[in-house]
Amino acid sequence: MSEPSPRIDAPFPGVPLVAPLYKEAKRQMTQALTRGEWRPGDAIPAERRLAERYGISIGTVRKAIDELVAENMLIRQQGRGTFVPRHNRDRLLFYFFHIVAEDGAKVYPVVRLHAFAAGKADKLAADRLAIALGAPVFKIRNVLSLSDRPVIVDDIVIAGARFPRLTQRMFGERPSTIYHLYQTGFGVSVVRTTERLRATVADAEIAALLQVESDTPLLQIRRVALTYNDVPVEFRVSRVNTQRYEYWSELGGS
Amino acid sequence: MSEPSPRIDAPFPGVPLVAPLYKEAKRQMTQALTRGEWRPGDAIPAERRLAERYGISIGTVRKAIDELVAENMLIRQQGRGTFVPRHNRDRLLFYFFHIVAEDGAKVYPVVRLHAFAAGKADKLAADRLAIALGAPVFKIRNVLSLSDRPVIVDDIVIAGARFPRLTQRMFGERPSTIYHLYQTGFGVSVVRTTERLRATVADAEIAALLQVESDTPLLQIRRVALTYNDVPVEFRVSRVNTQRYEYWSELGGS
DNA sequence: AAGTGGTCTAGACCACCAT
DNA sequence: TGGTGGTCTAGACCACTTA
Repeated sequence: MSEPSPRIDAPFPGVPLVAPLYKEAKRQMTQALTRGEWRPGDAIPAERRLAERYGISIGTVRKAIDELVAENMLIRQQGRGTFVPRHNRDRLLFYFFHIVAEDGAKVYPVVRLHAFAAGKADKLAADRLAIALGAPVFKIRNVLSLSDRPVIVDDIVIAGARFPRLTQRMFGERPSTIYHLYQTGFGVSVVRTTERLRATVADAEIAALLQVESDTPLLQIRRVALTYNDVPVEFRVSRVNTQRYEYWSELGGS
Repeated sequence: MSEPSPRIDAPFPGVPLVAPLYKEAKRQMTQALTRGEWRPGDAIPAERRLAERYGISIGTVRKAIDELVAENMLIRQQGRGTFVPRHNRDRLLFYFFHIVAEDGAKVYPVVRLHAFAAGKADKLAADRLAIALGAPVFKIRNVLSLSDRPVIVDDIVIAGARFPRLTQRMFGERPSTIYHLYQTGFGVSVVRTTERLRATVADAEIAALLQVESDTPLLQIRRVALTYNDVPVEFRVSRVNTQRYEYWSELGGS
């Protein structure tokens, strides 16, 4: 590599653990993404060029890219190139939207901005976003409709420091998804989420928004969205009316 | 390969689409697993030997194994070999048990068999198990406790044809998990699951088992467990008291 | 036709594990 | 010490896309 091979802390002295070249290449490529050298929608340099740049063989470059592709940080397209993914509706639906109809069909949600406010981080949000308690945040409430029926209420919290000068107006101009807005407006690319689910009941406010009776059981989803290097950028509480729709999960395997 | 390279149906005549050698190797290795040539706990032949057997280079064998490992059908151990996974408690907890405490900690569930009966497949189970309506099935109800409190009620349906001569006694002898019983008793290895979640409320019967009041909101999980080649082998409805525990999901990324 | 990623080879050498 | 998987090379050739 162009830089000297880094040594991982050896569990015992005298054990010269050297990071594999492909791991180091992967680290450098992740950095190129993080610092914006390669931007969403761009093709990254061809594999042969990366092999030259890093002074390694093409097979080793491919192994690094393989892992980045598996982690959804790059997209390969044969004959065209390798690209930095851009957040659009299809990507959202495929990777980040887990609600499906009873027959398994995925439907594009129609999003309506219901509330937007600046505020301070409470304990839970500060914890999940790894920011200080009371730090400035934006709070957004969206109501999502599926097939013209309100089904989901999203309460989103994001750090003010990461989204400077965010205004309510930007949501109206938004062409597709909020993750697209994060990416194009603030250079924040969501690459992964973790979610925790539990059953709750609708309070009066949520019930009204979802047009159900109070005490209707709802699925509550608490999501943390992460960007490169597992840095949290969004905390979201969703409440889903699972009368006609369900949460889909495919785990413990491929 | 030892067999002629298979041709995938060409979308248009004159387009000679040949399956890559590593895909064909992967198919043959999956077959070796399916028909029991390689059995749980066994090491499969060394990569160099597989390369000879299939008449391909070692790098191509490795690519096939890479994919099987990514799909949890094999486990690599450097210096020792590549193994067919055996279902034990740790594997269950890591891959197939998605309930965690509020602090994220995983706890081994203590399983108590509550009911066992032979019966006929209803519409839903027949559909999910891809068997005929009314086909013979076994129905099992388990109550799972976490830290000495009942938290989950599992209603399991499996096809009688696939688990011949299953008896209630076998559950008492069971050393670890029901997937271990499937594997050691009937040669059925669960490799993957798909789950659909929704919010429900406890009926009187479930409420009693979970020691909660009726109408307590519960998380309902409908799981289909699959073996090799995505063949369904178990349909399970879980009802989870999410007062102290949550469902954990990590999707849309690595 | 030129450029891209995808497949495949035939090695070499290393790290790790069991004996 | 011998066998295993893990890394890495320097190519060749193929499939696909774009111009």
